[in-house]
Amino acid sequence: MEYNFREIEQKWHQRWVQQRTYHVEEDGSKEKFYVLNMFPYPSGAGLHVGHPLGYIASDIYARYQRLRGKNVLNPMGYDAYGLPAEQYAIQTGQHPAITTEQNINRYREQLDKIGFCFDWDREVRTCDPKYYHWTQWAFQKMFGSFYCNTCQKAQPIEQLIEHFEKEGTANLDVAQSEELTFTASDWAAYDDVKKQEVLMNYRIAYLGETMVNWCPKLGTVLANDEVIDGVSARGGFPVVQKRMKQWCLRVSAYAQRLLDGLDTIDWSDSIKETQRNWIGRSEGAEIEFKVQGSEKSFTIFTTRADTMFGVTFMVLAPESELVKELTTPEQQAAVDEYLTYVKKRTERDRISDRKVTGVFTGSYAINPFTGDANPIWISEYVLAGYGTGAIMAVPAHDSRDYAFAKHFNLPIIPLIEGCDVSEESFDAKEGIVCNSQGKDFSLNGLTVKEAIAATKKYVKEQGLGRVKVNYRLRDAIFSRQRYWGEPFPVYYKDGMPQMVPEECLPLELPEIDEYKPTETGEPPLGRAKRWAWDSKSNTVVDCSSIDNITVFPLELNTMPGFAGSSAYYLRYMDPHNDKALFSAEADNYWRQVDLYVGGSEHATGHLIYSRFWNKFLYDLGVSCEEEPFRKLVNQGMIQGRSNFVYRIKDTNTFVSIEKRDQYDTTPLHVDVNIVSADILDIEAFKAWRPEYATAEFILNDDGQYKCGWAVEKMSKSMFNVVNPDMIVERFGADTLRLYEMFLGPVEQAKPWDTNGIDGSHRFLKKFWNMFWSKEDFAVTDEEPTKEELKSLHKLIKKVTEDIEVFSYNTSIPAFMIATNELTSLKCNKRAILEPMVVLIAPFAPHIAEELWEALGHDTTVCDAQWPKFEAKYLVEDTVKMMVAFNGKTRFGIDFPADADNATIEAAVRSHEMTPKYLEDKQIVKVIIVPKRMVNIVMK
RNA sequence: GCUCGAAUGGUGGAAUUGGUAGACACGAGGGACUUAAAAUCCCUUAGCCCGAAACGGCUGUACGGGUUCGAGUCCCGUUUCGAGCACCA
Repeated sequence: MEYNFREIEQKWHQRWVQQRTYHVEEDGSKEKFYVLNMFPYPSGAGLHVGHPLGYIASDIYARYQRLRGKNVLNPMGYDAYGLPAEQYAIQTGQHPAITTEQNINRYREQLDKIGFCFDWDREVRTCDPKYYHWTQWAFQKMFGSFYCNTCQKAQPIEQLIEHFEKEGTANLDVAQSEELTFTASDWAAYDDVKKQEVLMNYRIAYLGETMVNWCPKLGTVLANDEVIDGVSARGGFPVVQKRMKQWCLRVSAYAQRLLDGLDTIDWSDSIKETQRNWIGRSEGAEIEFKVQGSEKSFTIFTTRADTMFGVTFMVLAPESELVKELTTPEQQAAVDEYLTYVKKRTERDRISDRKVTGVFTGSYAINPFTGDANPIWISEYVLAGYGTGAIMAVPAHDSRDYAFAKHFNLPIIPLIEGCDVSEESFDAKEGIVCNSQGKDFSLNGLTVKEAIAATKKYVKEQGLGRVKVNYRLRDAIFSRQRYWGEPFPVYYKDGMPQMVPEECLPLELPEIDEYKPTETGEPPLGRAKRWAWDSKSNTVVDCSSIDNITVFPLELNTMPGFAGSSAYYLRYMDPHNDKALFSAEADNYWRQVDLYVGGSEHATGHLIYSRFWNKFLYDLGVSCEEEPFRKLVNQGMIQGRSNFVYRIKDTNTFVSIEKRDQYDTTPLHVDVNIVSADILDIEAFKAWRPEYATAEFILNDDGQYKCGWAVEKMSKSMFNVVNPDMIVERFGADTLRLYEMFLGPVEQAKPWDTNGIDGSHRFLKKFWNMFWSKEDFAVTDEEPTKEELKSLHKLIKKVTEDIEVFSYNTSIPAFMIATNELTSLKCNKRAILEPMVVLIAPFAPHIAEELWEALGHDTTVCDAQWPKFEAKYLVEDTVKMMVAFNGKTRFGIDFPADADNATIEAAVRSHEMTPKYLEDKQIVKVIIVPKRMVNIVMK
């Protein structure tokens, strides 16, 4: 019988659905394993061959773990909120829910063809109210919490109120937006609104007036990770800084734990490094500088406390509050002019031209180490959001300060012995310190490292400041001015946000008639007619009934994309629970994701936010693991392989690549789907576009049209998108799966090249033919030979080890080799072939099922047992070893596998290739290097 | 600029983690079967040299050094490419 993949794949797909083969329940008698893919945003373009790469890799792992007897959770769902559906809605008026639903159905259809072992009973969609109920719930919990630095944990806000009632802000060490100071009696005297305002300073989800990335073109704010090079990540539109009141999440409170947690998880170095960079921890000191001739003082942050003697001026960020206080009347006009200039500059301007700009405030600051007065400047190179928004400038040892000093002609004092600062600053933290002699304190002669430590100690002892750790990680802006997102369960009373009662969740997204912002510039939800909260009846009511007594306006912003994706992996554990995000039992069983597979583009977004979110739930005692993803594998992008035709300029004649140089041609992208092995299907080409219907061709000498090619991003506009459906149609899902894995290491980016797929398909046919001879199922119960067993056990060993380390691209050759060996041995014995079916089941599940059934099993191959290899079959009778004399001459001798040194030495001596002179010399030692080599060292 | 990672035939990529470099596949070339095509199968395929032949020799893993009996693998330096951060003090 021939290998009819279409029939086989259809049959088994149906059977898996009917028998609910991949349905999974908690089962205390079995060890669990949780495999997860980053759930997709269902875009209108459907899947291309790059998308399933990670899904296939994790599917293989999931199936393997199941065959090892584990209870495997491998769910799938959709990140259903997103900008494309909303923009489509703005253009066409079609509700984004409809667009999203259509796209989901298309995705599902495509996914189903590839034979994944997803438990679809656990599917989640972020736009489903039953799902976002728990997104809203978590938000409310964050609103009701603050972060205690002493216990390094989120705590209920009530505890903070209690503290305020007892002692105000005394003895308080908590995460906060700005440092407030008040007493217990102050607190008691505050009215309700004031108290709410104060608490907002501490909540983990808080309404904060901060500088945000505003994208006018998209009409919304963006998080830091959504802005790349000063433009929006989606669309590439300019982004400006704007002060706005927005919901924020106090992610920064978790900076240290997010950093420390990286050491406990099994992620790639590169992604850990990316996260470390993003968190940006730097240890330094805050040092106080007094303003000359005034009671005022301010604090700067530095990591180079050792350079205190090299300070020649101070710089404030233009947005700093100190600017107002420190500007002298004489300088007022100049400062105002400068501030106007800075305001006009966008984020992008700042990045693209790094001009040295600044203005003198007129004030001077006293260096606490030297007593010198240093002029205080303002410059945009100092950032308001980092440290204290003020720096001490050490031009000799900081390139930015150096550029500033040169430009404005300020003094430069070198502090490292032998360093040359005539052309550029000496930034390296190395060398011996000099020129650093104070009244009662000297750093001269110390190394930079020693000097930093000594200065910190001195600063602390003298009360000049304190040792401080700063992080680059900022709080996440959590509001979006969009329609297609989770609504906030928040209404406003006296301008202060109030939470919709927990038992009233979910608060469902209202219908609106248009999806644009309102004429007055409010977010789209401003158009909703029914979008007010009646706090008496606890229901959503008509906006027209808003009064000041019981009915209040609801929040018009919605949550950003990362809200729904931050805890979805937890929801899969218990997706239908309507009492809680998940039950404690489900969480205790599944705990955390054991293997998470997805793209590295989420390194500073989703993978930070969900770690934060999970840690918060952990603090609450809701989640039992602090880190959500134990092991992370980043699959590489599959790039497209574009094809080109060459049109002779100003004609409709196309010339084949070999003859292209004889003409003046323009390369044009051509649809890769009408090109096969770089040979153009001319008829299909003529039919492709009307303008090519009359095209003429100059062919190769062999009468074919050969196209050029290049590796580019897979995209519609390059006509290089390869659709998995087409591959499945032509070769079958099993071939696609095998080929995608064979293409190269999962983690690596690589171009898609359909040309090589025949090899994988041929292998499956060969595999099939081991079982079938013409029309007969030819498997016998004969005893296998040693050679056959060796072939099998080599394969078991290799495949098992490869899967464990996720290196499938090398186990597929192992299958090919074993199949070739066994075919040439004409082996059709059950004892060999049956385990091989199990081994291949994770990779090519359909063919495995079909053969498993043909072998007479009435259960699916998914419930088989993973074969174990036995070392005895792998031991060679003889081992070929290379013999070297003092590392020079070499030849090979076959030794018995268990030969000892004496035997080997004797064999070497008596060997005909052993040099004659050896007999006169004494062998000092015989080194046997594992498996490979005998090394003779002589006197 | 800082931090991390990579570099192996015409191509994708192997190499038991320091032990015969180039597995396996694609592509290419040759052959068998066939009227022909498709399908299938076999041989060659890093470069160079010697030879009637060989399981013969030399060179070779971006470049230059080093450690080692032995280096694609470890160390130092250089070049190129990729990724992340970037006026973060």
